[in-house]
Amino acid sequence: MHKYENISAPVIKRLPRYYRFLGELIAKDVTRISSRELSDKMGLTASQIRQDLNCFGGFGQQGYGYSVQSLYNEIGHILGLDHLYSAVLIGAGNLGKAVAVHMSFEKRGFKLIGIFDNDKNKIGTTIRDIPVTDLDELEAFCTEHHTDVAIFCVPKTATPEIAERLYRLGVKNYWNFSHYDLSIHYSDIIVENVHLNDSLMILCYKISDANDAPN
Amino acid sequence: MHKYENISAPVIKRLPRYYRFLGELIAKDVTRISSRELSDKMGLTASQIRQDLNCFGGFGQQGYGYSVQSLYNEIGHILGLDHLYSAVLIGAGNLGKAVAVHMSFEKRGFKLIGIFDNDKNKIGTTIRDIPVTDLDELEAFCTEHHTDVAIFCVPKTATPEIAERLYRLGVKNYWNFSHYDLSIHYSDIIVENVHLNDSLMILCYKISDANDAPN
DNA sequence: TAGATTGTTAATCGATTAACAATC
DNA sequence: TAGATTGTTAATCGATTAACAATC
Repeated sequence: MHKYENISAPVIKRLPRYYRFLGELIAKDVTRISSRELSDKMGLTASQIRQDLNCFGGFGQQGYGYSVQSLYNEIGHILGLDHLYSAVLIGAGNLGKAVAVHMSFEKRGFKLIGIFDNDKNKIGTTIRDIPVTDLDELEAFCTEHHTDVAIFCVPKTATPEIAERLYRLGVKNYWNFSHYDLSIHYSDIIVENVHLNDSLMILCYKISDANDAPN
Repeated sequence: MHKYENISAPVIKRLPRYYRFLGELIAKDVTRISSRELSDKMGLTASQIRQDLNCFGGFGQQGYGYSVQSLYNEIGHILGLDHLYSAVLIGAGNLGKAVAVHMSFEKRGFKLIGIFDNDKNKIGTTIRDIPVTDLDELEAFCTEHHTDVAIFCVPKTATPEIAERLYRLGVKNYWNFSHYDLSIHYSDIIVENVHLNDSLMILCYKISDANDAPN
């Protein structure tokens, strides 16, 4: 019972990038673009762009191309950015704070409604006008306020226990910055991982691969 | 002139995850593991694990499996974690500060040697014992201290100009948190992107796709 | 109408899975 | 030796690219 059936992960991963490039074109007052022109800008093939878009519908017009604004709107809609899912942030350390302050949640379909930590020094302070609340009050909070998503910015040792509590509260969508594989333990959840350590190691690989003498 | 030739991106992306799971097995004093057992733990096929590892060499032993510790060491070596690439961080805002404080650079093959910003209020403060330096001094610093990598934690509007300066200084490896596509403008560079906005939108897509009624 | 460019089918390419001989 | 499990080749599956008829 999915909105779009059989969309492959590579296609989904490219959508935000299309959205970004189209946003930049709008800022430059470009009103129309062909798959060919867009492919040149993005370093893709025109064929791939047309294939990707046609997973969701025919947004172009033969002989003309695509209307930048309406394609932008369509992709925003496909991504679900016209929602406002309520999210709680778990962990108000450096990373959690950066995520809370740095992200434009509202433009990405989310609303940050609570921040939790177990550090007594942090509890009571506010981040972006949202008070940092004692993690002990998580159950009370999520019972009172409908919560769609949890954002994990806690060390991996703390993650399983908190995940279990959230799961029992019915919160089953996670944006996971923790170095812990949530999807291994639950099957009916939605997880999007941001593994900064993995990313840094991939950079290390790329540099080493390009520079080290074969051995 | 690469150390490993023809290794596909999907394989490389799985390496850090193998490394992490093996590290956890070591912590649990597990000394040997078969591709079958590891595949169960990680949610992959045993075949894929063997294929992946055999891109780099035969690390197992027929009838026995793999030594956890030596496979861990091998993957660490493949990733290049035994290097210590010097890195400068550009941008000491919330995100830059979180990256500086949060990451164990030394365990991932890097050493953070400088932090730069153009905000007078930040210049002179220290993060992790590293002073925040005026961005104007970037050229002087990189000339004096060999610099392998730049970490971009600046807004996308600031990115192109700083990238140009770093490129001219010979710094061509980037860990890019900025919402800007560096690889479009230079070809002889190495970029690893962390696009948090893209990640958040993908989460939004997954939730919306699973929950919205088809229309 | 003629030119341009899409939507879509077919061909190719690459990645994953299956199978099994080699061998510890 | 017998059992287990690898390394590797072959088969399948999926994603990307190419081609072109449809059509604006």
